[in-house]
This record gives sequence, C-alpha cells and structure tokens, in this order.
Amino acid sequence: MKSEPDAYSIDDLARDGVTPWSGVRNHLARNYMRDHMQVGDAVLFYHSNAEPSGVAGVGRVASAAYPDPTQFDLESDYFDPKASAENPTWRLVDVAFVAKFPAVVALAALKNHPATADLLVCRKGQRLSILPVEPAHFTIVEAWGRTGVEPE
DNA sequence: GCCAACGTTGGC
DNA sequence: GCCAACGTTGGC
Repeated sequence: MKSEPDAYSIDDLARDGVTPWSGVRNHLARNYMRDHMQVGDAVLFYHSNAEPSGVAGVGRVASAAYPDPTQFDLESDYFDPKASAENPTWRLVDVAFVAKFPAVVALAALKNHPATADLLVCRKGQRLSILPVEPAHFTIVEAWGRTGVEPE
C-alpha cells in the first residue's frame, strides 16, 4: 500500500497504531481492499514521492472493507457527490502498524535485485496505490527490510 | 521539470 | 459507444 510520507508515513502509523486507509479513489485499488484483503493480511507500507521511494515497513489489515466516510464529507478533499450513504462508492480497510524498517528498502534496490525485480511495484508506469504482493515476495522484502541484508 | 502511463470527461 | 483532450500519479 502506497502513501506519500508527507501526507501519511510509517512514523504516523507507528504513532496512531491503526488508521483507516481513506482516500482511495481508484476502482481497481478499491476492489483489492473490498475483494481480497482479509483481517490479519500482511501489508508492505510503501513511501511514494519520497527520498528514497521504497518499502518503509510492515502493516496488517485490521478490518474488513467498509464505506470510506470521507466520500460523504463535504469538507474533505475526497468528497464524492455521486456517493450516498445508501449506495457508497468507496470502501477502505483499517491498517495497523507492525514494524518500521531500520532503513527503507528503496525501489531502485528492489528493481536491481533478481529476487524482487518482478514485483508489480517495479513495473514502469505502475501508479496503482494498492498492489498485490506474492507471499514469497513479501517474505523476501520483509527480511531485507528488517535485517538490511540483501537477499541471496 | 519532464514525461510515461493510465483514468476520466465530454462532445459527437 | 468512440475517442481526443485533459488531469493525475509518481519515478527520475
């Protein structure tokens, strides 16, 4: 799950403990949350538009999908006039903090390493804010981030 | 600041 | 329904 650290970083999640992943306004990303995420699923927390951009830590899905309240909030940047309480368009899940890596696993490093080069986030032009990660990939990235040691 | 890769909008 | 124009994301 991507977030710009200026907007919401792994440190913010560490402080809050759990946060509603509000503001997703892309149908594919919403569908991942709605159809594929289950409570307890592990999440790689990715810093985008950052120095460096990359995986900053680990989270965990802490709720099933439910309507994103910001779509009904006139004051919110994420207000959606087409959505209604009876027929919400956008959903989100809560994400809980698990760990912050001692150092960000940079996108450039992920791209350079054969064990992670085929991650979706490594694809050129990949802008989707929520992407699926294979369990094997998760294990590699998590170990890399936690230890700072490149995978074999 | 540039630009690739889309998603969205709106005229037709 | 098609598609051109436009807007956004996000790496570089």
